[in-house]
Formats: sequence, C-alpha cells, structure tokens
Amino acid sequence: MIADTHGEAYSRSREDYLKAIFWLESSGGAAQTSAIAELLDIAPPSVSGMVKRLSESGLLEHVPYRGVQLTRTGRRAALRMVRRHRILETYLTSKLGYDWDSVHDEAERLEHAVSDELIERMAIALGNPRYDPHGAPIPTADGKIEKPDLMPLTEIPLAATAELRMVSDKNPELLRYIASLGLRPGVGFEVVARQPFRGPVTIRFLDSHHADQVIGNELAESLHCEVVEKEVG
Amino acid sequence: MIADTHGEAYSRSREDYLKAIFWLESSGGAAQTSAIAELLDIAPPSVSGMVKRLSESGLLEHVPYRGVQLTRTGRRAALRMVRRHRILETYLTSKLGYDWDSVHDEAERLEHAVSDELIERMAIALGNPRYDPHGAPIPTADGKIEKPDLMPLTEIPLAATAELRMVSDKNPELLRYIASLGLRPGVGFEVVARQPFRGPVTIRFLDSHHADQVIGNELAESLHCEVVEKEVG
DNA sequence: CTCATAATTTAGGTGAACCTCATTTCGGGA
DNA sequence: TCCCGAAATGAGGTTCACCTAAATTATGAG
Repeated sequence: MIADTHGEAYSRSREDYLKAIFWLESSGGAAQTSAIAELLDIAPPSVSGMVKRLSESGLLEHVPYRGVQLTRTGRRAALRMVRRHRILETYLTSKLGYDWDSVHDEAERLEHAVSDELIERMAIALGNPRYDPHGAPIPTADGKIEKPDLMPLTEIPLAATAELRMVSDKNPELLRYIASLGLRPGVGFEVVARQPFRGPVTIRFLDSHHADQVIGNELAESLHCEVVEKEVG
Repeated sequence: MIADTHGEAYSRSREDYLKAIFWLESSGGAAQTSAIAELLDIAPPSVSGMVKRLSESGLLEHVPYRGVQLTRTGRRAALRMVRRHRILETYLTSKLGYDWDSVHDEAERLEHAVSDELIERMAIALGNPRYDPHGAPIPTADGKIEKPDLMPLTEIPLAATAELRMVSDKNPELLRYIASLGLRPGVGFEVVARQPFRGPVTIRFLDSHHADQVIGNELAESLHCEVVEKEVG
C-alpha cells in the first residue's frame, strides 16, 4: 500500500516508469524494454517485471517481445508527472533562486511528494506559465500538452534567423555551458557559418552584446530552435 | 539502497520513526514500543524490528523490554526532520496561501523529499523564522531547538494575563475551531473564570474585538500558554 | 511471593521492487 | 531457409518494511 494518498498517486517507481515511457514515446515511437532500462538505470529483467505489473493495472499495453505503449490512463498519469516536474522547476528557479542547471534533481524528488493542490498553488503563484526554465512546454492540469515544432540547430539553414526555444534539463554541465555562451530560451540569432562533415555551427546574436559563438555539432543537436521571420522595420 | 542522496537521508520510514521517538522523548521520557506503534499506526512487532535496525545503525539506544532513547546522531537526524517540517509549514502558509489547519499533511510528505538546500532557501525567503504557524519553535540548521516554558490553559491561574503560544498541528478540525474563536499564537487574554471538576475556562481577549470565550477542559489542555506581565501604562 | 495481564519480542510470512544468471524469442545476413 | 546475436523474458534470490500468531518478559495486585 502506498504511504499517503495525495490525489491519485502511484508508487514512486511506477511514476518514474510512466514518465520514462512517455518520454520514449514522444521521441521515437514504441518504448522498448532495453530503452526503459537504460533510461532508468535498471536491469532489463526488472523492467520486464514492472511492465507486466503496469499493464495489469491498465496503465499500458504490452506486446511481449515487441514493446509498450501508454493507455489513455497511463498517458494521463505520465502527463501529470511531467506537469509536476516542470511547474516545480519553474517555481524553484523563479521563486527560490535556483539556477536552471540545478533544478532537475530537486524536481525529480519532489514531483513524487507534492499534492495536486500544491502544484496548482505554485502554478497560480507563477501566473500559469506555459514553459519551464528550459523552454519545455508545461502540460495543463487537465492533461493537454503543446507540441512545439522545433528543429535542432544543426538543421537551421545558413543565414536563417532563429530562436533557441528548448534545451534538455538533464545535464547540468551542458546547461551551465549554454548559459555561459549567452544562450537561453528566447534568445534570437542568425546562423552565419557551418562547417561540413558534422562540423561546428557559428551563430551571431541578434542583440549583439556577445561576440559570435562557434558551437560544436553534438551541442548544436541538443539546442531545439524555431526559425523566425526577420524583423521587419 | 535509498533512492537519492539529498544530504544525509535515511529511508522515509526511518525518518518517521526518528521523529516519533523524538516527539515521545520530549513529552514524557523514554519512548516505549507501544507508544511508537500507536503514534505511527504500525503494529508493535514491526516497531520492535525497526527499533533493532535503528539501534544497529547507531541512531538509538535500545534496552530490550524497557524502551528506546535517541543517540546524539539520532537526535540530530530527528531535529533535522523537525526543522524541515516546520520550515515547510511556515513556507506553505506564508508564501502559498495554505491555511494553518491544512499544512500538516503536505509538510509530512515533503519533509522526506526536499534537500537541505531547498529548506535553507525557504528559511532565507522567510527571514529565518523562529516559530512555525502553530507557534512551535523551529530548530536551527545546526540542530538547536528552543524549549519554551509553557503551560496548558488549564493551569493558568484565575485572573492572570497570558498569551497563547503554541498549539498542536495534528488536528485540522481543532485548529479550525481555535481560529474561529479568534485564538492564534500571540493572542493575549485574561482568565476570567474557571469551573471546578475539570470544567471549562472562560477567557477575555486583551484587544477585545471578540466576546469572552468559554473553552472546554480538553481543548484548554492543548492550548500551550505563557503567563505575561500586565501591560504597564 | 506468586501469578495474571499487559507489553514486548520472536518466528514466520507477504508484497514491492530490485538483482543475477539462464533461457527463449526475434530479426537479419549468409 | 537457417542460424546467430541481440533483446526480452523467466527463474530464483535479496532487502525493506510491514503483517499475524505465538512465545516471552515485566509488573503490580493480592
């Protein structure tokens, strides 16, 4: 039996699985056992076992040896966790002075402990934000999530003007580095050069307080951007 | 292995035991197995088992069939939990609009999940408060706690002037009732009547926006007060 | 001082969630 | 088509924290 019922709560583990499976589904179709295992750092046989229990609870469809898919209920529960995580990250950065590179772990623990009421109070205190500090969209309380149409910096055409919109929250060093370049969600730039053979990309900030920046391919792939029209007038 | 190390964390259960034992020690000497069981709503044999594990970990001294006492380490860990709980309650009420009767449960879950850093950030945002919303003293980060010298309303002498200082946070209905009477920590009053045979006490508020209140014996016992000198001038 | 009763502990068992090692299944190249 | 390696599952074991039922210990009344 779960310790406290704060709304409709599953165990901490189950919540983590649901979130992981949601994440895998959103970025590449069906979730394989091995991918879940990798993401959660759990041995594959343990994942098999939990997957069975979760599908017996009606949270996901499991086709043995094939993969796994969230049911409507599972998806709702997963989105609830995503909302919690992102509201928490936003609250911690804007109300308690956390840096955007250090909120992830704190949110990761708190998301299992807070009540729905607390999350909604935080959301109200923040003015119902639509994006978290890393630019990721925050699902609404009734489980709707915006699906932004972004592309990695590596695919922005030369000479195009674009805006950084979203960065993964999982790697603190990467986030610190990005911030040190002057890059944050919402910052606009132009692609002024690109080296061939998966080489680095050079960008020029629109409001040029900073010099041009050369960005390696691997980093560029994790910067999710939107091409924007050039400012007219 | 515990899921995440946020500072020096024990399991949720262990933290609950430590807090319960600390509470029992502060209000009546050594903690008996049955008292712990009662407080945590756990069967006595389960408590025996956990007590053994906790004393093997050096968190408490256990004299079989006698009782249990926190070691220095155990006491430190317990005070850390008390600090967490009380900072959380204070933060939730003053920054997120919770009522004082509804914070207890939320704090009870969060106290196991927050990091030391988050607690200290909350404490700073609150201006390092010394008391929680129920008037209970908040231990400092280095584990010191004020021991206020209070007496229940039942023991305040007739005609004396006193101030409500502390109320238990555990019973929401009781808290709502107290608030409805106009009573909160810090409110001053005079004892104007007392019925014999554990009968009710009548109090008159010093700043009399409210009429006199008649308070039953049981309630009066849970109102921890301090006798104050009459205002001079 | 003895003994009943209450408190405590021991014994044995459960479920959740993990592990390792062994086996089964799938899918693609010879 | 056959077969090999990777992926998935099965089998069996661990730890934590709980349970009930049965023994044990302490205590206070006579």
